[in-house]
Amino acid sequence: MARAATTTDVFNAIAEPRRRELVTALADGQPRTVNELVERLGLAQPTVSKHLGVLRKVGIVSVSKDGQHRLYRLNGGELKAVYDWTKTFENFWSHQLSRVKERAERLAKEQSTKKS
Amino acid sequence: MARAATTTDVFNAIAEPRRRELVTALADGQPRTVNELVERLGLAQPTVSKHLGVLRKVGIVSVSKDGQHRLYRLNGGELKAVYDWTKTFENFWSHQLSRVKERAERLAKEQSTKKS
DNA sequence: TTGACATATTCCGATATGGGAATATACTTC
DNA sequence: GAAGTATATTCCCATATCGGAATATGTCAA
Repeated sequence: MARAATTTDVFNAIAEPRRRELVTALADGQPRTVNELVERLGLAQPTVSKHLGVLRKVGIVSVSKDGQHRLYRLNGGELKAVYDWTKTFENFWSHQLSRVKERAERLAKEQSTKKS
Repeated sequence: MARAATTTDVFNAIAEPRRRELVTALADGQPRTVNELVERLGLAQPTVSKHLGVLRKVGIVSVSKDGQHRLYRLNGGELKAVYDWTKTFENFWSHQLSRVKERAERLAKEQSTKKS
């Protein structure tokens, strides 16, 4: 088995930095044209189209036709899965470092209590 | 150019589901042995060692020797980067859907105001 | 030392990537 | 319909992957 397809997952899709830039460029909720994104990121048009294709397949962006343009719009809700997963580890950074150790020690004590 | 190395980035490192499972298995802050993780995830030992290697290179986990065992411990703070990035898009899901449209429309109005 | 256990590393093969170049498709305007 | 613009698709290549199998390394215990 090789590496999972970039279109498998939101996690895989946003692993690529240019794709993250694209998402960021759409962060204000306003739809953008492929060419606008090309200029914004300074990449070749086919490159942008391909990256948008990945984001589209995963559902992070959606397209609508507007004459000879395509309007790409961010579907930010798809990123919630990643947010939720990382939020699980919030205690590792939010309540000072000591808090992490504290928690680990408390859990360790609970463990040994159960055992005895 | 091919796909970026999994060890390039936290984003790349956590794109792989087994790696996310490993991180989750260490979420309580307690260090674990490779074998404990092998049993926990039901994967082959070399597979686990390799995945842990990736997580280690990126800094998500750290190791310490304990006799013939290695204790892997989560370095959850490394996930903050991902958390922070996704948090940027919070408005897409936290304040009802309507809020997103509202925001987009408001920004659009500001734009057209500037233009006129 | 020998053997058992814990972990890491190497080699392999099938697979998907991302960029560049070229080309196809589609719409618009003349 | 022809030319021009916007976007998507295809082909190619160098590269890195993940898992499996085999093996290496390191540590403990007798």
